[in-house]
Amino acid sequence: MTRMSTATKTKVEQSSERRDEILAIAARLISRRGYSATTVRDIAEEAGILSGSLYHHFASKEAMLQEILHGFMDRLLTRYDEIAANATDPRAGIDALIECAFETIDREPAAVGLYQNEAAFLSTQPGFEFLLAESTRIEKIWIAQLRAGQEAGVFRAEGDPAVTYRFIRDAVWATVQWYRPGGRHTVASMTEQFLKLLHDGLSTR
Amino acid sequence: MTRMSTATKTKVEQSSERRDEILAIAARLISRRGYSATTVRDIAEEAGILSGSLYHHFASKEAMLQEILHGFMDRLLTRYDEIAANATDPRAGIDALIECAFETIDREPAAVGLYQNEAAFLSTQPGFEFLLAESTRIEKIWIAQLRAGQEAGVFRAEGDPAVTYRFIRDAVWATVQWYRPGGRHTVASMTEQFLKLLHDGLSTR
Amino acid sequence: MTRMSTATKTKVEQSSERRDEILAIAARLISRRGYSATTVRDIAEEAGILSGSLYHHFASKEAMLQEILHGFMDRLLTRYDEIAANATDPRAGIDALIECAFETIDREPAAVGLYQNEAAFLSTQPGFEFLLAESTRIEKIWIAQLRAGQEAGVFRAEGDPAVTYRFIRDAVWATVQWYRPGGRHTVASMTEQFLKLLHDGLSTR
Amino acid sequence: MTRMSTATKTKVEQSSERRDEILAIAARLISRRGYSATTVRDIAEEAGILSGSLYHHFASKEAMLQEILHGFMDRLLTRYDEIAANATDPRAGIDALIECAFETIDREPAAVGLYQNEAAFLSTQPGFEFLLAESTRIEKIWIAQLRAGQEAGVFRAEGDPAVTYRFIRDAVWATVQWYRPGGRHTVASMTEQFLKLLHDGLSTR
DNA sequence: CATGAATGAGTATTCATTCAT
DNA sequence: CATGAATGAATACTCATTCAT
Repeated sequence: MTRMSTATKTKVEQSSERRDEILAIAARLISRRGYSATTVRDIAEEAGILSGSLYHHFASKEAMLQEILHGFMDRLLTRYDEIAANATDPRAGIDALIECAFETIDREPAAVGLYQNEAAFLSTQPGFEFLLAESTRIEKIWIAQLRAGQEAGVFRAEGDPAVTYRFIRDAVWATVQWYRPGGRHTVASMTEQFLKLLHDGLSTR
Repeated sequence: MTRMSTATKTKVEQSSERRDEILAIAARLISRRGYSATTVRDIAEEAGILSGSLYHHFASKEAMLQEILHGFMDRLLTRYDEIAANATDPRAGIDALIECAFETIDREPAAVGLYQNEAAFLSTQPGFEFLLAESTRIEKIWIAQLRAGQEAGVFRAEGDPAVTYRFIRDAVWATVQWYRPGGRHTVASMTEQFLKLLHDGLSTR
Repeated sequence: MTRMSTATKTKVEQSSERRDEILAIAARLISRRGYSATTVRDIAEEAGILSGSLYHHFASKEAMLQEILHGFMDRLLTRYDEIAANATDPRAGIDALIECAFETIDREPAAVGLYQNEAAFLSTQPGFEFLLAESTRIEKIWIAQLRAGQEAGVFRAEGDPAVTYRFIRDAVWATVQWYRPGGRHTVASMTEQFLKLLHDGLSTR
Repeated sequence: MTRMSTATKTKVEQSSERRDEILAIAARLISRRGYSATTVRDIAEEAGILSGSLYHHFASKEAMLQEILHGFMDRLLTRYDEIAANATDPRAGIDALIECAFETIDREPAAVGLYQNEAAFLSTQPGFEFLLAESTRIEKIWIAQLRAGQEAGVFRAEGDPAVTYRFIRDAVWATVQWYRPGGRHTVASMTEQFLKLLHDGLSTR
């Protein structure tokens, strides 16, 4: 992973429609083939320009990746914060977080898929420290709801909330790999089936 | 270092200890950085030889990847087949499949991690058709157990077994990203906590 | 430096001056050392750029070779067709074909030399089928003249025209190995001496 | 072209059946694909051994090439010397040289083909000075016969014998590319047709 | 804003050769 | 004599990036 040149860093801020279009293309391609396997030429081609012209919009390939991920996590955290602030009880809170995740998968599958494939490695790389910071904040929001539910007696007391959180998180986010908007499943049906399984369990009593 | 099971030892490429060592190194590196981002030089260096010398053992970088994945899936399918054949009832069957998955994560985390990151894209690539074929066979084994449980009345009837399978599969396999053998959690504790959550659900009644 | 005839300028790859320059350099080097022994670095160095920069102009080393050979054969066939169409009698036709060959050797010795050394093997390789196709068309043009001459009684009837053609062809083209423009011999003197030997024979009567 | 190691040069002399077999294989492959394009592994494979084992017989790939070419030219020169010594008159001398060439093509087509493709470039390379030396001796033998024929009045006086020699030489040797022993043509028929064309010419009078 | 030519560092792969066994 | 593992230098090719136009 190459280091960013500081000289061109001021570009990052000037948002425009063209930039967003290109970022969406980049996210889509990277989510499919992976960051290393996606070339700057692939992205440019899809955008209908030459690869060199991309550098008029972005300082580097890595800068595009950062912008995609930062935007994605910021939006997600904003929604999660809102949910946590408005949650009337832990059960409703958890359900809302889960529904929000499914909605996010539906709304921006490319960013979700990209995050899933690349985040683990990237969070150890310079320039991507924000990934760890923001995912830790997210984890705290979830665990707070889980712990509150345990204390309120609505969630079982036995499980380690951190582990429970990860089971939930991974089961939900991973659906981006097979859930296709407009297909057999909808956000509502996915959410419903997941919540039923999560809360009531697989087994009858 | 993983050794190949005798079941798959009949491959065209006769396995030697050196080959297995190199494959284990390759699997470890690729599972961390991704296939494209892992260079044959990285692998060779870790094996203590020059990159060109790898080609004495393997035809190509891609051939290494195929061998790792094929070996992994073959071993897994063998175990799953055995479990399905010996399962006394659906509940025991599902539990054994889950335990087997956690054991596999414990035994060969590199192959599991690699599979998770790369399989989705690779299965569309020529030379990796076996990925789809074998994962379909695996899916069938799981769904058969789930459906049998529904019919026997021990599993809730509402959920689509295919969807339930995917929730379970992703939650379990994804633990390879954070489960560390020798750490706080063990195969037994992970299995136990997951089974409890899965069967009884998160909520109290 | 050879320039492409307008007849072949309608290729997919739009020719630019830079491309033509590089192709001429490549043809020269390959004609001397052979295709395998000529590296893309050799070609790039001679062109004053780095080897990687060649790929801005050409898809591969092989693509350069194809373009050189295709261009050469197209130009040659065009001239031969014209000669055959305008030939007043077989003797004049054969003489014009021979003169044309010597002129071609004089005008583009690199392409001729390259063709001579590589065509035999290349014509069996995928992507070079046009070599066989075009050389067959050329052979037909020559043999038609030879046969017409035999029938008209101006050429001896004994010889197999196909064999005679090959004797002529090889004697003429091979001169590219030792004929040097600007040296002792000229196109005119070479043509003259060859025609005399061919038509009247070596022996006095 | 790498330089030969003097340390292993003593090997060159110990001839054996196995060596000759391998040299024949090498000559065949190199005559088809060219020296650079023929790998030492290709040769070894065809000989049924591993590439490293070749170095038990030969000091290097280049040493094999030298031995093939040296042997070929030595044999040819020996025959030519004999012919020149026994020639009763120039016409018989030239005819015998030509017949000898066709016989050589028939007997060792691989060496002839190899020589034709590689000699021009190789003769400028260190270690292959003998090519120029021997081919010059050969040229002298031919030219002597041609000049003697001119002086005796049996060959036309107009042509430059050096040029005539080259026309003959190239037409004859090049037949190795298309003459197939056991096919339509024989050494005798090729010789006959060539001699008729050469001496009497193509045109009737 | 975009092009097109170029860079320079890197990538996978090849190959002649060596050498301990 | 032959193997098999390794070397080291070279090979074709890729790719993020730069920059004059």
